[in-house]
Amino acid sequence: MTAKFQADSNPNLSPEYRPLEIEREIRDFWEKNRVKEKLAELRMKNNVGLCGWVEGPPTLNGIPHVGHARGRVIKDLRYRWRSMQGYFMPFWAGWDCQGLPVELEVEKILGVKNKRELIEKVGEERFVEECKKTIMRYHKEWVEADRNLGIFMDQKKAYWTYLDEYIEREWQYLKRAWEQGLLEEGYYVVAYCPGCQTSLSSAEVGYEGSYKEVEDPSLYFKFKVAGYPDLYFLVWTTMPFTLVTDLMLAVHPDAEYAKVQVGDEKWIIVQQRVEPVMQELGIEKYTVLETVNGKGLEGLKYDYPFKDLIPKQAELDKYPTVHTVVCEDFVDVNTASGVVHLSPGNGEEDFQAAIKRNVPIFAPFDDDVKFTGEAGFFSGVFAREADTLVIEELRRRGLLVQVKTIRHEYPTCWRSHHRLIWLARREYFLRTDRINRLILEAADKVEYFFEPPKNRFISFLKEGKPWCISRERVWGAPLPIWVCEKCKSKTFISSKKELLEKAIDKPAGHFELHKPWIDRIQIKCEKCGGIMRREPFVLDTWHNSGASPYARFTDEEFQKYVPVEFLTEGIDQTRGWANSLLLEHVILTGKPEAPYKAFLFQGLTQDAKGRKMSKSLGNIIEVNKLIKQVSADVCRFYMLWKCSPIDFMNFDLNEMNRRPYQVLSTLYHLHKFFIQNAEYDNFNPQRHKLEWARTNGLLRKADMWLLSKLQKAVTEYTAKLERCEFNTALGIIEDFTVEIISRLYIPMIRKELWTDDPETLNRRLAIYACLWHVLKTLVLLFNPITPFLSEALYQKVYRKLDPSLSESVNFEAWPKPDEKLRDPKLEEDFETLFKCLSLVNAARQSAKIKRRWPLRRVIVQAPENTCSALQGLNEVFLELANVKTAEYLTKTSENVEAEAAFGKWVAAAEKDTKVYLDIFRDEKLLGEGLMRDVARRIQALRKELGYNPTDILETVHVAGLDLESIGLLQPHVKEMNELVRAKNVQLHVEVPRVGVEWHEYLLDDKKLKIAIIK
RNA sequence: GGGCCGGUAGCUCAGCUUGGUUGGAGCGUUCGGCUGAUAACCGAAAGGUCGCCGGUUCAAAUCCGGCCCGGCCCA
Repeated sequence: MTAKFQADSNPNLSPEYRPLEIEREIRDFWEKNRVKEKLAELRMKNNVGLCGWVEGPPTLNGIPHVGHARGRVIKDLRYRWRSMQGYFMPFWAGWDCQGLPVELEVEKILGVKNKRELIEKVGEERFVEECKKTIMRYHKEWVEADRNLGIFMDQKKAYWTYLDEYIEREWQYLKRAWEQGLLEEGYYVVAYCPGCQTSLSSAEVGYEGSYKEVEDPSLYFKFKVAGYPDLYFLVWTTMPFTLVTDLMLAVHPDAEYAKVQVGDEKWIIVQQRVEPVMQELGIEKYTVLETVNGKGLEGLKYDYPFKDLIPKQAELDKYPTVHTVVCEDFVDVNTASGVVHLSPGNGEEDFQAAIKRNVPIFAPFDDDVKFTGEAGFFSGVFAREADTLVIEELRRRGLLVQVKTIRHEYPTCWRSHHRLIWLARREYFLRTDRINRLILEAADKVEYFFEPPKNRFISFLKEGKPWCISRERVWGAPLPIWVCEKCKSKTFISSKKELLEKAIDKPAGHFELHKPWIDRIQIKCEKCGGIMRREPFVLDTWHNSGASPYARFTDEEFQKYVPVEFLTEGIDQTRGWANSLLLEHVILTGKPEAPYKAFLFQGLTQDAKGRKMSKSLGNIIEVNKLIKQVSADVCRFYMLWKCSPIDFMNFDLNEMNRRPYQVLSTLYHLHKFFIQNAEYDNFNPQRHKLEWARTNGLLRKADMWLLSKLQKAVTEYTAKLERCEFNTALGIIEDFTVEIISRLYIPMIRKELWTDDPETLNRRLAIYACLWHVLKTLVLLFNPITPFLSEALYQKVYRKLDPSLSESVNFEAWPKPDEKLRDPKLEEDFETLFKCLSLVNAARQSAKIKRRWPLRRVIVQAPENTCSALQGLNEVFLELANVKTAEYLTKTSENVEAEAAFGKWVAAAEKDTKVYLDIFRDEKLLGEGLMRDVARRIQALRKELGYNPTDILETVHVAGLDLESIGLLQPHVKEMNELVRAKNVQLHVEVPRVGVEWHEYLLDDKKLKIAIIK
């Protein structure tokens, strides 16, 4: 027998909770029995409804880490939970395959520095092949991670965003936009790296370490107001070259601006900055003449100084708004002069300000960021090198006020470390700004579960910017627009079939909807007969993944599942996938409708110290490495339990192995305890059902209490899952497992189980029926969280005892609360009982009387309702307090008070409740207490020697006792026999020869020797 | 620079919407006890200027204003 086979086939629970072993076994069990597939088939055929869902595809450019795991665990929770509720959910995988992140990863692997080098050295064709190889490599890692974590996602039905069929369906979104006039060519300001000759995504600009301290000129200059001989605006910049593309000045509409007399001139500066600016410029003599509101300056024309150098600027000057003052809220009145010059060709805010006013964009740059012929005098000069030229020209014209050097943080390219330049380039965009009202209406109807992420998402959407969807890259879905060389007319192609039909030369050999193949297709212009070539762009990868609701399904499935019921992704996806899904869906349908009814944004996951996980810090925890060492169940439980899903989570392995481990371990051992006893008594779950116990009057208060508590837990737990409050939901089943069952219920019934008396067999069977019901329900509640443990317990306890059960715990139905079993009054009474017991314990402690030692009496003095509650639970109270009788008084007993003063009683009190324990012990009580002390040591030895609790021992010898002790023990020997499951127990003063080893224990400072003969 | 989120015991977090006895839980620590399902458990103890300042109020962790620190997003 191989070790593996043993593990596979072990039908019993091992003595210790060994999660890694269980999980290995259950993974095999699921795979051998096709449980995942069967679950999907079952719910597809037989369901109470559909839960639409679409996978937010992970980008295959890296290895899954715990942050990814957190999201996948939440998704899997949702899937298993909804499945148990009877819904069918298309829990199908999906992979984001294209885009800059993948390209960069591949460039790194190929060892090329930038796009130009890539095209020259590698070529597009081979590059695309490398991209495909790379994503397949990472794909393996992700599938492995899902397997390790127990994610029941269907990998066979995965979608891939790079496949032709997917891209074709993605194009349908664009086609709708094209038809509605929402897809346009235009200029757009992007961060551009002159070294790599490509625009950078905003994410890249924000990359760690991309901000560097650099030196720039700090320049004050003036622009003369047209028509006034001596009136100037004072302006500050750190990028003098942008004066070449200057088109407007901006002031804050609500700020007060001062006209300041400086020498013979009057300067306009925001009032609050007059003093500091003058100080900075070293000007001591100046006078504020008057102030004017920012709005009052609007429309003022200024003399753009370089009209002679830049003919195009002279031309632009004729536009009404060009070279005038405009009002903008983004103007910062706390720095410099509070007057900002705007270069729509070189700044995003500037650009937006221009678009708003229909001011043309002036961006005379080539791919090297050198000025083109349109920039006249500056033609051929690299932008940043024009800085000194501009300063010189300002000086010559007497417009330079001051030039200094400033050190400040400035973004650089994270790869080549060139300083980035913002400039307007020809791009394609979706004019989502025109349908912003629909988008906001759609977003407003979505359930977000928590306010902060909702506000964040809505306020982002309110910005309502056009969406630039073109990228000058290679590995992406191509933009299907062809332009005629001759007449410049454009045509939109919406399928592969259409494209191949219209192609002038049919492609020979391999063809796919990617560069470079698609670029080789030329089309004849229908208008003028000229040749049409494709616009060389690929699409933003967010557009690619945002197309998934339509692109990953068939038309029929799309109708059925979209809008989907629920999605969840990281909070970073507000401006990512959540956004692109929404925009594309509104474009496609034309309706104010999101493709999701609910969206849970998760907080990101950080390391134990709260630092972002990053390669440079080396603190990334990879899922596959992690799950080799730690339990997937414990990990899943921990991730959901530690904090709210919207919180940032600091992932701490030590923390994970404390309480979360303990909770699962307790659940495991509860089952160990249950099955050990139940099997011993031949419990038959099909015959001894809860109903049987109930109708035969075999249930007692403790059982009724437990059942009542269970109903409450089921109700509250389900409600919290519904609200995505996973952490508090888990708090409920944690408490139910550890406190309610383990700490409170089990001690109440333990003694009843510890006997083989046939007279009380039915009572024991009733307890098993109760435990079966409660624990099995609990296992179902745990299943979406800890599927491995739940399945293991289901197989090795429930299915073992009742083979008629379903093949897998996943096929079971979600528990529903049974209101008949609720009894709030009983729950309250038990609360009272527990409080009182804790007082008894405290009293015992103060008198140094062990819990095991029985006492004669307890008196509780408390208000009426407390007393009646305890009275009703008298039996349980006596058992747990380990006293023979109890009295409940509503009034102070002077008698007892007096006796207590003499030390006959020991007391403990809290609020209005006081307990008195009679500490006098006669021989009988002393003997019983001692017997239990000794029995305890014998039990310890039994365990040490490896006997099962059910084994019957032949003889137990106890030696080292004095005669007095033996005398005390003698009357209780029979009881001790039962307690330690031995045929006889023999007591000795001296240590006789018995033929087996003696073991020594300390009992209250006395040496006790025990030997066991089996 | 702007927006959002957070700051409560050594650690992780509740409590704040709707102000009201001495501000909680779990973990950790110390002492004592218990334990034949448990890596558990029970009793007790130590441990807090509820980030800081001001305001409203009879009363503020809670409401309001300002500031400091940390994080995220945007510029």
